[in-house]
Amino acid sequence: MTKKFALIDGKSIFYRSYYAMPSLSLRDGTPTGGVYGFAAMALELLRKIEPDYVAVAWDKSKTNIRRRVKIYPEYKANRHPAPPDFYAQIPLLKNLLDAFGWPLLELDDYEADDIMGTLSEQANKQGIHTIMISSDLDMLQVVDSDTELYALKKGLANLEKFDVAAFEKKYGLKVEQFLDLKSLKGDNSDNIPGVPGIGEKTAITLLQEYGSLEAIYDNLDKIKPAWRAKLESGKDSAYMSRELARIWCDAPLKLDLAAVDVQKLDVAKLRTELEKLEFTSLLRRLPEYMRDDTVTSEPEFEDVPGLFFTESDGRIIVNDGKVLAEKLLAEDKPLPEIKFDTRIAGFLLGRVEKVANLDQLKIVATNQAKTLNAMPKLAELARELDFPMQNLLAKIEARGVKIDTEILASQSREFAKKIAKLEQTIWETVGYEFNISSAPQLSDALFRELKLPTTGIKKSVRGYFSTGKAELDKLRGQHPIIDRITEIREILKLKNTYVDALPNLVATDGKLHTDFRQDVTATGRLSSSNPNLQNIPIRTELGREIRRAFVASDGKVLVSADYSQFELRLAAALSGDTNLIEDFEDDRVDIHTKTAAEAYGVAFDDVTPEMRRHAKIINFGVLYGMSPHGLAAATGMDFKKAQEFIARYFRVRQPIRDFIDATIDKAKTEGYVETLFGRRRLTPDVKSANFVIREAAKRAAANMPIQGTEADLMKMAMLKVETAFSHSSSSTDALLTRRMSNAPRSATPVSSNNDEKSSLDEFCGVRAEQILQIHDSILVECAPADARAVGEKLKHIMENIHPNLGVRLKVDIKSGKNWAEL
DNA sequence: TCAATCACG
DNA sequence: ACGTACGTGATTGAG
Repeated sequence: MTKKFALIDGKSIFYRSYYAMPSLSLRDGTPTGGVYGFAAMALELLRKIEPDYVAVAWDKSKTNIRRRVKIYPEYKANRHPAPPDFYAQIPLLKNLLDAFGWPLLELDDYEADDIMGTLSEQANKQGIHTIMISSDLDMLQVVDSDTELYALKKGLANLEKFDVAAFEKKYGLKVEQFLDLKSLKGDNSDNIPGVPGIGEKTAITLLQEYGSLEAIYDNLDKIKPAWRAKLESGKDSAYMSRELARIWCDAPLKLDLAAVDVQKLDVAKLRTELEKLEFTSLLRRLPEYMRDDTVTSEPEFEDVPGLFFTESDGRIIVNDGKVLAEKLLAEDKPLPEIKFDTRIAGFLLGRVEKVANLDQLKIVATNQAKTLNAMPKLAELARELDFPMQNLLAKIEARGVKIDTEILASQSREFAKKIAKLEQTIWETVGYEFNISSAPQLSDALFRELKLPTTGIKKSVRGYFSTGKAELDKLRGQHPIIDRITEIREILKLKNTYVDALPNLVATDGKLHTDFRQDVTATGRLSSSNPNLQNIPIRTELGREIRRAFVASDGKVLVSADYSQFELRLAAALSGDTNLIEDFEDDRVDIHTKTAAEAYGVAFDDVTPEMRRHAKIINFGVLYGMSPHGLAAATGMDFKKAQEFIARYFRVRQPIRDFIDATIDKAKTEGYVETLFGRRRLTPDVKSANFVIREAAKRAAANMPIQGTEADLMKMAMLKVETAFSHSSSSTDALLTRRMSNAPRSATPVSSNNDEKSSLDEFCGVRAEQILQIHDSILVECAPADARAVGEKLKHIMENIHPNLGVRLKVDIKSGKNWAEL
């Protein structure tokens, strides 16, 4: 077997990793993004190429280019220095290479390219095959039958052989002509001048015609005058450029095979290094032979949720109070007030704290409390909202939602029939049977077998044409199979994700008990899982049917309370858009029609359905930083129209534009953004060198204060609702129940232990239990006779949850026997 | 384990 | 020069 020698262009790979990775960092703030990308590439290299030898070539700083500078003093003169956090990572990279046992080769006067070329030549002479890994095309100069070039494809951990055939097809040139191409067209990044006035197009045409730089100059008389003149005056520059760009394979180096042997790899050392760098995902991805199961490097217990201690004054400090509350509820014991929750506090502070025992709990709590108090608002938010929510969430989860499994079973049978029928039709149309759920198989069926047009269709990362909904929409009308696929997709999704999955999670009490968590989302919203009850279908008719299976407990009804246009109202309030705030004053006015009238400059009554549709899309889109491209895709307008419409919209909503800009500004200068109540989101990526990451981070930053303030207000509402509708002592409950059964009306006054002002409303001791929260709505259960009173009280509490908000809030109430009726 | 897809606010 | 809306979670196929 021919041995393989992998030669890595260290700085070029590291540079690319640095710009491609989001700004990872250690807990102490040391940046690690570039090192992470390099490590991911290194593991992929070992897995995919299985080299026998590895070395890393590195450009020695300062002195390394003297030889080329002698030829051309301006060589690389226009390089921008890399940012400081790039250099900060280099020592970490060197440690990592040491752990791999891969030597770092650097040399005065020679660049990494030269080192690679030299070693490659020496290796080839010994019958060793060379694989060069670089993101720099310059290495093409030394590619031949014994020497390959690999580059990083999308995703960094994805090494791909540079496709020489593709290069030759694209340029119509042989790789051997690469150097001459560069000497003609130059290279701006290295400040190689080439022939002034000759660009890539011309250079290619000339090389295709004459073959080489020499041949071009031998045949100047045959070349058209415009080019000839430039070539003549740029002749010296062309030949000089070639020497600048040429890789010198004469570096004073001797290949030492023992020093580059991969057998030197010390697995334990590498694991330790990766742990030190906190690259846990990479540790999990280590190749089989590097796994050392006999040695577990991680301690068994790093975090104990529910761990608590009681201070002398009876208050409780806990690590994840929800776990403790669940235990107590199961034992039918009262829940204590939680004074401090280290898990929640850590999350609010943007940290991950490990709490393994009581001593650590005390230390962590003390430190966190100190930090929180230094951000006054955040401490209050923790104390008033997130800590108290832990007990409430435990209660809500314990109550659960009743499910009628009979309904789901019958829906499952119905859906199965429809799926079988559609599947048959699709197979017949395509001409063979295949798995419609497999994206690549479906892509083959559509674009290879049926030959549907692929223009404008996106490709998946794996290289086939995407079959996602957005792409199928573009094909609608082209072929009847598209509608059949859309249909079967919907039914498959509903059946697999809900109809068939939910019954398996129903507990012995006939109810679903979801897991609500406060330490998952970046904005402060709750997350729901096992099952996720925040994404039960509603948008399509068929999907909505699933909600019929969500029923009220025996003898109860469901009442829902939904905030109307919550986020848009908050955007109005946070930005101080008095115009929009006024529009929301009168809740009979349709906000989308109003927006359309203002943006299009027409009378309210002259708004067409089309105009309203556009306004509705932009009203939602603006909260997420929608681009003209996005608006065009969503509305069907062309790009220019979309651009104009956005401009017109922001002329009417200037305060919102200003608010977004100010928020992004804050993200840049402060490093975080926050909600009205001080909940924070850290925003390191708004300074990313990577365009895609940076722009996405800006949109996320602009959205957070709105989505997060919504989350804050919802938590306030839930806590208040709980107090208003619950009566803590069970004797009161029993008393109330007896009175209720005697009196059909719910007006029986009972004492209430909540801290509300004693308005008549609060004395209407109706009972209700919250069972779900879905971001802008609350679902409760109550006695049928109380439904109206419960609804009114919910509406009152929620609409007045924060009277100084600056905008009117509106809550819609509905009730019914099952969730579909609401 | 990851990518693709799609359910919700 | 790049890709195109924010925030989630579940299921499936594929390597």
